Amino acid sequence: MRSHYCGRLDASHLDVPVELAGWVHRRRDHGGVIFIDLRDHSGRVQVVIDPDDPEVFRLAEQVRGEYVLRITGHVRRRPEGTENPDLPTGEIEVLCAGIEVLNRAKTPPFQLDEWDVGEEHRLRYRYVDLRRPEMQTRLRLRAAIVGRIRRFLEERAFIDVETPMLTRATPEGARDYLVPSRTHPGEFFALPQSPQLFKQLLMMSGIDRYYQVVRCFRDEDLRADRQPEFTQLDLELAFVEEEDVMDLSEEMIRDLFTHVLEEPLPEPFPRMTYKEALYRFGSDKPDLRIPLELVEVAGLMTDVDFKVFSGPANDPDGRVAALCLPGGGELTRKEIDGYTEFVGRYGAKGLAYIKVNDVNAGREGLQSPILKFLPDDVVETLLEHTAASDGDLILFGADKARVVNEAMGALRVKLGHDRGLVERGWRPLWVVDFPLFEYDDTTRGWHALHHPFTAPAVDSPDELRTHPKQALSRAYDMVLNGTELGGGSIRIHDRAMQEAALEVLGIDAESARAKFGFLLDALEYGAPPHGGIAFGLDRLVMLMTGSGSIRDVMAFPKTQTASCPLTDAPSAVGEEQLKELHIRLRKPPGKDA
RNA sequence: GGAGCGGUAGUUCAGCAGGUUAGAAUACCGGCCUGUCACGCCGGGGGUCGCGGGUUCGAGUCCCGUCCGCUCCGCCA
Repeated sequence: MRSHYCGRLDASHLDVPVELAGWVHRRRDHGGVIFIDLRDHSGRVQVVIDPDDPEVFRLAEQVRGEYVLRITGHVRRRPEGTENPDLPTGEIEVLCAGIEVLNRAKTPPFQLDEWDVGEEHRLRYRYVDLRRPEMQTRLRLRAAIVGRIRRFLEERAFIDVETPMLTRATPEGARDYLVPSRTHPGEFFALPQSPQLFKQLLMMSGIDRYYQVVRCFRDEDLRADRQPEFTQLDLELAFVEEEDVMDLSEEMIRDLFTHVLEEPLPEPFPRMTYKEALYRFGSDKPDLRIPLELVEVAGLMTDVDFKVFSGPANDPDGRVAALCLPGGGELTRKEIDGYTEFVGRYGAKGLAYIKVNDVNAGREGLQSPILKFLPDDVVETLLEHTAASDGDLILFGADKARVVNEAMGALRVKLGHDRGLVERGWRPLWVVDFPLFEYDDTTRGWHALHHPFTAPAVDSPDELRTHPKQALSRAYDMVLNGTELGGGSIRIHDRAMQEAALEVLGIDAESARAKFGFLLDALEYGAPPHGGIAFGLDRLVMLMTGSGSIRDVMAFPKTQTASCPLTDAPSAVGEEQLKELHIRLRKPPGKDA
């Protein structure tokens, strides 16, 4: 009989002859008996070598490290008193009748059941690391997720269309990975940052429901949730509006959680405007599991004799926000200093606070270095608005609204985790009504919050040109537990509007034609209204597997400097290869090249 | 580009205040044990203390530089 997967063996297989193939997890000798824990992709089972079978016994004695074996034998119940209830196969064992050594193996570079192995080491021997059950589970869940998504979409008439990996460089947005071309001296392809323009062209091609599970590339610095190449689930639909895309995406994600994790998600997902999200949570991807909210107190501070507060309170671009931390009164001075340093990373110049000892005792019940600046009525209203009670700590951020939002928003999340306030469960939401453009002080120009092809919620190109600041976009982000899972929009399908959008972004007609001429042309040949969304598949899998890092849900990820310890990529290339590509290096490569 | 933490045995780590021969656990190798499963007991091998320079009679330890890894800021339309 053909092999059973170890983990699926159980007492129902008693006396069944089996053939197993897998790795030796551990060999133990005890007395005359040899035990081999054999592991394959679905579990472990203990194989017993009977000393009365000298030929098999001799083979078993030679087994070392992670040998790869094929074992024949039959399943039997363990002798009384030797069961191991901690193992799924603890009731049974396989009595070995034959061992075939499929391959010898060195001692593994690290113990597979040891958790805290250095990550670089794991990546260097990734093929060994991936044998660990935790990694197996993640990769398998990832595959199940993709499978479920494909099925969901295909049942709804979506078709999978591949788009080029070698495409045009786009100077906007992230840095491109460039690919030189042998046949075009001095010219470069770029790897796609996203298939955005191609999928829009497909809408004009009569592919009215497109999807793709597609690799995207961005040459930017890495984070725990960011890799230079990552996978997007990309969707686009023709003849749709916001509701259509949002309803469908929502249903898809719900379907996924229901069938893969057996966890229900709310129906429908709550929606929140960008403005409200920033106002209440200081973030456009609020983690709703954390029961803390920012409270706007600028109105109270306009006349206080404390410039740190009154300045921003009177600045139209300023913000003064309070965050009441229940039970935060017990924080030590050192801890508060730690949080002050934390908000400093986001540009906040300080972190004012008030300890609320006795909320009914007025000023006497409070403790704070800034108390002396605040008149009684302000203090009273403040306590009211923050709903502070005894033992709480009220923290303040006062600066430009952008700084306050970033600092206090991040602080809210950090406090939520540090203080164990994060509620269990899944809290998805849609964030909508984003501004179309954002003013960039350094470049002194507008840039697209989403991307330049997002439809504005305005009626005419002229309106867009004259009031770029007011324009909202027809974009929507799906947020889950503080992570942006996906974002999309209704796109511009009118050439004049597209030109106006590019114009606001400072791309004049000539360069618009040079960079996006093909899109502008296409818009003139019957572009239907269309829109879509793209999900970060890796982040989705990260959340669903509870992984702390995107690297844990990718088989072969890169390190923080975007290199691969396994293959040692990237690497220098020979002079011949460079010459063919018409490339001369500015500096000669170092001696390790 | 910037900030923080780390780099010592195959692995995970300890290492005082600068002072003989750098330790532990685990893994590995040998022996013992007739039911182990974090087995147990006895024994053994194993180190470029990331790299380079400096201070010092003497550096794993202090200083400077550098490389690598991780977290974060900037960046990620």
